[in-house]
Amino acid sequence: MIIIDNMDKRPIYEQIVEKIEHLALIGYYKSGEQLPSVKQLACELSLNPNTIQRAYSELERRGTTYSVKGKGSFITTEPEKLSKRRKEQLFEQFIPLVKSMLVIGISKNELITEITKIETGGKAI
Amino acid sequence: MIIIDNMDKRPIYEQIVEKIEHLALIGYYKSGEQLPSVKQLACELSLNPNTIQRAYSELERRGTTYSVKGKGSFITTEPEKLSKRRKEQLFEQFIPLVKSMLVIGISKNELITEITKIETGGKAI
Amino acid sequence: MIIIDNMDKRPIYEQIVEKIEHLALIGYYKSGEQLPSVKQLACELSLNPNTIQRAYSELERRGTTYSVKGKGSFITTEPEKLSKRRKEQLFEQFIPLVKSMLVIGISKNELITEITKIETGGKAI
Amino acid sequence: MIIIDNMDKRPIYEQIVEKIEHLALIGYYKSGEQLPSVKQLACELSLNPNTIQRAYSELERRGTTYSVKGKGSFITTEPEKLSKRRKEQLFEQFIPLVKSMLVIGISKNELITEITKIETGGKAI
DNA sequence: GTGGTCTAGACCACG
DNA sequence: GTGGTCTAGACCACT
Repeated sequence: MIIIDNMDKRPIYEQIVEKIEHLALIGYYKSGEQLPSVKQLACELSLNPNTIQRAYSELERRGTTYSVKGKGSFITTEPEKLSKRRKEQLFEQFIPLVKSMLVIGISKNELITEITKIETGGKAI
Repeated sequence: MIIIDNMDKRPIYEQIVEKIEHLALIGYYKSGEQLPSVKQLACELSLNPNTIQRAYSELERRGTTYSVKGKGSFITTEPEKLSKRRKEQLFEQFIPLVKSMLVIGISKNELITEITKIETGGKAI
Repeated sequence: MIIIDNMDKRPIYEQIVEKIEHLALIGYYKSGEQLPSVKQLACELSLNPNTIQRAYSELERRGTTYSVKGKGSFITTEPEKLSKRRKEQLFEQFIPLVKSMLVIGISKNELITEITKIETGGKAI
Repeated sequence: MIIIDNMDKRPIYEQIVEKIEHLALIGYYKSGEQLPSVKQLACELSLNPNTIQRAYSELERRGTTYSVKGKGSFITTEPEKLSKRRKEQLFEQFIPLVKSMLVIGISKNELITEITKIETGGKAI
């Protein structure tokens, strides 16, 4: 389920973090579910375990997962935190973006019209 | 008019590119106007001329400016291209962002309400 | 009575040691009382017997319990040692902590006020 | 100024983080001051640059420092944040510690007496 | 077996 | 020169 895009200029570990957060958010990983082990995922993706480890550390730091030494890494059991944080993140992007659009002369009406036309079919971020 | 933010994680040359494009878009730099010389701007901003040179090269590559050997760099004389490209760029960010927001359960009405509240005072991108 | 917190970053055996010491201190386990067997506790907590064994060994090493071959582990019959040692431990933490707080400008009055407000309801250590 | 204690069971990078935060807090490092480079400090402490890098990343994540690629790492220019966070950290330790002491029968008066006796001369944390 | 830390050495983008 | 990422391989504590 996790695919690394070498064309993507972001670091690999960051791609992994985002992908796993996304999988947790859409319910592919259930609350409390165990993630693949560092070594296993490193093997699957042909990456160094350190790279996976870094991604997992970041996920834990963000509260997306928690890890237990000797047992493994698990999706947090407080999933409402995940979606709340995600929502804030998106608004943090949304508001300055809209401001930029207004500044260069795109009207609020034009934006609202655009929104009403959007269907959730295509590519999201 | 150009202020470098050291806290900004983006490279300095990229900040300069964006700032100059912005200044061109809002009409601070007129079509055909000459930019400050590499040396002068480097001096003003206390930066290495290499950094400015890189920004200017990038601006030329993007078509925002053109350079004349021995004379300097000038804002393009086809400014409508600038705003058209910028507008496209912003919509390319806007649409997938809105899709993401809809996917995680933010309603279109909530977005529209948010837009109507936005004033162009604060930080844009 | 013993609950393992997987979110707690400390090793499980250490959590068990601390919990049993606490239970002995507050009198839940009486002096000389037998602890549950390794197997039984491992079963109750769904843990590996090795983990329990390690906790019991540590408790014996600390003098909190003593073990009799073939019979089991028992709370020490010199309980006054327990509370004395615990008290010393806590003061060893308390005094440098207070010093740190004073150093960064928290006043003694502020600390005393804080103490008078504390109820023993919430989370202790 | 930074000394690694190999007896300390905490990871090296964490010792470095704490030491630098402390040095920033007591004013040894001024606001905006540049830290030694990753490689230089690694050399001075006879450690691998990765270990220092990890410490520096953590410091930046905590807001104690900010880093500029190609330039170096610098103490944050908003130092009031540092002491505010430090104060919170200390109270987070203080309150459960006091609760533990009350639980095992140490009285509030005894604690208050102890506090009034404390001078900031000795070892803090 | 698990996660976590560390070393050694490499490459990159940036200034 | 700087910080940042990545690989390779090692050791440790814990389960």
